[in-house]
Amino acid sequence: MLSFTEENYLKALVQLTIFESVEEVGVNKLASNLEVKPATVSDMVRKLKEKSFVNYEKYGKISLTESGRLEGMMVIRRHRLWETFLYSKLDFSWDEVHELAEELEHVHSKKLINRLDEFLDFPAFDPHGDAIPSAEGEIKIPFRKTLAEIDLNHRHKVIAVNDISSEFLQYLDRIGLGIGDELVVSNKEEFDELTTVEVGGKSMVISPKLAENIYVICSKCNKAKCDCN
Amino acid sequence: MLSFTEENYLKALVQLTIFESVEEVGVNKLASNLEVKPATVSDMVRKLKEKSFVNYEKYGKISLTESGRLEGMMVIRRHRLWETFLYSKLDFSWDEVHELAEELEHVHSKKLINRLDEFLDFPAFDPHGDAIPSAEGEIKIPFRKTLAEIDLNHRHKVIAVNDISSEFLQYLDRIGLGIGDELVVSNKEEFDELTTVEVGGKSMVISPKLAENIYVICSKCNKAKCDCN
DNA sequence: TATAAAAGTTAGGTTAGTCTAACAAAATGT
DNA sequence: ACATTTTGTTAGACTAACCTAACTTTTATA
Repeated sequence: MLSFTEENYLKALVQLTIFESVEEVGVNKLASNLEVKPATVSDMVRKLKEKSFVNYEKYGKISLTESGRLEGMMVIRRHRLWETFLYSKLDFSWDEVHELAEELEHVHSKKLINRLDEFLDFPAFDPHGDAIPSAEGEIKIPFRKTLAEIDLNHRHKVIAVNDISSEFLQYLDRIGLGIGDELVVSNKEEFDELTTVEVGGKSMVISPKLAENIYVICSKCNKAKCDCN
Repeated sequence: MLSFTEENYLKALVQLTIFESVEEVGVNKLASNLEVKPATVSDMVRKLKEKSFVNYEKYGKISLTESGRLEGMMVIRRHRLWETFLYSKLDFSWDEVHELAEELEHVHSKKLINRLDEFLDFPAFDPHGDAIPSAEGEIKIPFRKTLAEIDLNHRHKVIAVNDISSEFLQYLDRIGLGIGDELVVSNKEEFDELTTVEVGGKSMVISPKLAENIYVICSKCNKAKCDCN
């Protein structure tokens, strides 16, 4: 059985490779993601290689094996299902669920997590709009665009956010933007890169930093790689 | 914040003292309860004393301080609420919930556990019939009698079991006895101590060992220390 | 292409929680 | 009341996960 720590390493590796569409990642990057020192990662990666969860050669890059990918995906599945539970059954807010799920995700029971999935009626997305991996470790990552990338006057829907820090989520709540909201970009200012969006009949101005952290899909096609324009 | 291990020590201490109505417990007994060696307990108890969770002097007995009692109770509260959740919301059976709750009980969030309590509609008892401590660490331990102790022809209700091993629970299921069942003892055989009980119109013979592990209360008074006979 | 910077490794140390083995204190039983 | 058994302690060692400091390899750049 994997330790708490090993699971966190595999989860981070899934996030840094699969979710970023890259094959491999370096020791330093993984270390800073996990908030430990590179020396610690060096050791741990050797251990994970012994257990066949990663491919690795000294001074090389780290990539996940199939079993490593699966284990990492399972942690993310558990995390996102618990988040959904906390949000939809226990009335926690959008920005509170992440921390709690960090603890709950380490409870190992396939049966528990599958029952939870059923209890929640097989949700496809968590409260942040991220897709929940299936029991087989499959995930449909929608090809997402950020609010910064989309065309003017084209209806889009907010489906996820990139930065899940609670300050960020609280900021979104404060300005009145949330998952599921429909919007159109009515103006993009060349000079200072400010984006004006119309949402729910109101107009708001959004900074480039914020726009880059909000994922949207085309409302018409229901995908990001939209072909309707 | 308490570690996983420290919490388990405090939980065990509550079980071995408060739930047994004794003041204090020895190192060996605690060690065997936790399935570690006495040497390990010796060390750990020193640490818990430093943190003011227990009273202890070298070669003496261990007792809980008020804060130790409270922390231990909170672990038990979490354990029993999670058991109730698994049983009543996720359809786990009586004998499966214990193990899973052993992991879930270590998720620390007062808010989570209070929300869960509310979601479950403030249950008073867990699926094994044990009382759930309040958020303040209070527990009403019903003065329970075992099936071995009650009078003939006096209606009682099964409220809890002492041995929560899954073999025991499965055995109960198999013979068709469960929490909440109403029964009367129709005969107690002096010679071999076999007890005959009538439950749901059927008659069954119960060994002394089994009878000692089943807690009942008087159906009429709704307490064990019943005054109606 | 030589060298500086960045990335990664190794050696040795720390802490929490466990162990075994040897010892010390307390309780028990003639 | 003394010997034996039970109970508890101490010392020394191990593992997992972390650290720092010093070193080595790779990469990038002048």
